[in-house]
Amino acid sequence: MWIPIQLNEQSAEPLYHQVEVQLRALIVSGQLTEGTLLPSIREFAQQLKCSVITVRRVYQDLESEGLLRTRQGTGTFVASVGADERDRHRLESVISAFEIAVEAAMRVQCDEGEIESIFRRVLKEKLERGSRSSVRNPEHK
Amino acid sequence: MWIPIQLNEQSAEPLYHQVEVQLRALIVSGQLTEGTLLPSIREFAQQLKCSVITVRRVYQDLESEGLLRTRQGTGTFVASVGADERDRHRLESVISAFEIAVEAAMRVQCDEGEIESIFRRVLKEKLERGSRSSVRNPEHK
Amino acid sequence: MWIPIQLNEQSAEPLYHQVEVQLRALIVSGQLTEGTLLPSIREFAQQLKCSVITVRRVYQDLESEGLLRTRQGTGTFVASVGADERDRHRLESVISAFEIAVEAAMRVQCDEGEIESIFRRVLKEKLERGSRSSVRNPEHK
Amino acid sequence: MWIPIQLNEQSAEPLYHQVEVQLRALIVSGQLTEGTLLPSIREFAQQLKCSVITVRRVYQDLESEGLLRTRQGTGTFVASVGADERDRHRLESVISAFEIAVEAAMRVQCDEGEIESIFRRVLKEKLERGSRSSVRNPEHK
DNA sequence: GTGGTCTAGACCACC
DNA sequence: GTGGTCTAGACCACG
Repeated sequence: MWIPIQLNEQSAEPLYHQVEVQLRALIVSGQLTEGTLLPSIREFAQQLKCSVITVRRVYQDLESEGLLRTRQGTGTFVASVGADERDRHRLESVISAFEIAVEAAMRVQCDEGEIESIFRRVLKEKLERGSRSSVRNPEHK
Repeated sequence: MWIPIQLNEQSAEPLYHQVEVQLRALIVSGQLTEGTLLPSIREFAQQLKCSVITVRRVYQDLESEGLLRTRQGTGTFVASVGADERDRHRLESVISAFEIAVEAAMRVQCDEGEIESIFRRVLKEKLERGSRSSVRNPEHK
Repeated sequence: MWIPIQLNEQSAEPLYHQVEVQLRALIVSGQLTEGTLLPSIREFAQQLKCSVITVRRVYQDLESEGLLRTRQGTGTFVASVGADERDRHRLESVISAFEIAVEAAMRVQCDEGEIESIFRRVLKEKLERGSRSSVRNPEHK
Repeated sequence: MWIPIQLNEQSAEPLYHQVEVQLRALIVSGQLTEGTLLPSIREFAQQLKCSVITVRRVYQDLESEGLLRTRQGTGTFVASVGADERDRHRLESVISAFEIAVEAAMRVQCDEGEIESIFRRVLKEKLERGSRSSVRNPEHK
């Protein structure tokens, strides 16, 4: 099974974290439905061109969040998450990203109008590029 | 001299990075004007309750960005930055944060309306709380 | 033939182990008497909704413990176990579980009184719920 | 710094899990107080004669439970846990172990009197051996 | 000095 | 075949 995940080798963001973010998004947005059998850690590692350990960690982390369920000898599945909890996850990730953005704007003394105009500009740009996957900026240094 | 910087010990974001982001914001937003003498490394470290190494790194990084200038035996000053470059810095940080936010939204299949509504909600909330400093979400793990 | 066994898919405890523990309990407590013919491997696997391999392992393990006996082409029977050996099995499982419990209590510095009070509370609760099957806590991670 | 942890090489219980259980017990029982700096992962690995990865995992798991806090470049500390939450953790571990024990007893048809007598016997035995550390029984096979 | 990530591979347990 | 544990070691980032 093929999972659409894009890694950015350039980014300082850890591999496992990039995968987690995207896989979590696929689940909470309903693109991967409850009960779906994910690729085995070995398969997935091959697809992502990374170590099995990295995949293992992703599966483990998401399992501890309750988004995945894994049974030894069987495989790893998308867990049954309540619709409400799924929505909570979904909203939270977006809200938190916007909070960071608005705070960044306020730190440099943008007024409401300026923030709105930047938001519109970015939104328009992204929507035009459609679902084209984009390269993330390296975070830290 | 007192520099308004808030560190969040809980966050996984490195200390030096938190300081850099906030200090950069103070400079490019004009809250720290050209020529201003910053606290000595030791003083600043004391204020922030962190290691001098951390402060030294911040000063070095911002100096290499051209935002600070260090005079041996005198101290570290806010550099003279062209208005255009200042604006570039200022815009860039905000735009990049909004790009991340919009991408996060698109990853979980938000449509344009939903993104707008979340943006408005967050913006309103933040504006109401004024410049009250808020706790950042940990970035990575 | 119907064997009352409850599997907990959520638990990290291996399937075969859950089955073994419960089947062993049924035998040494006399609820399955000597000579009883157990379901065929396929039947049992169907009932438990698990793999035949799992059931085969259970039968093998319990046979090597002397609790079951397999006749080629006939099926698997509850073996004749001496009353003393049956009692030994029966006691051992309970004692070992209580040893683990008491050790857990002592590790977190419970004194004798506290241990007793917790024991009473749990015992009372379980007795009230009768023989209602309950969900097991995952052991490891 | 020395942390009293006993590993049982014989047990089928994973190393990391043995360490987790005991370290968790030390924290929630108040034997390691808030703010205590734990040994570095390298030091601890040396003490336990295991890989640094194993220690890392322990620290990470307990951090995600909120019992530890770790800062890169600084070390790993016992987190500030509310007294109530600490007590909850403490009780839960003991209660859960006793539930397993009582269920094991009920599965083999012990009556109330028999359960009590076994409990007393085990408790007395363990108390006599005092705080002498004891070897755990291998769990599964 | 610290912790954080990742590799390549081994061996075991489960289904 | 699957996942689970563990090793030994590398390299980077933080203070």
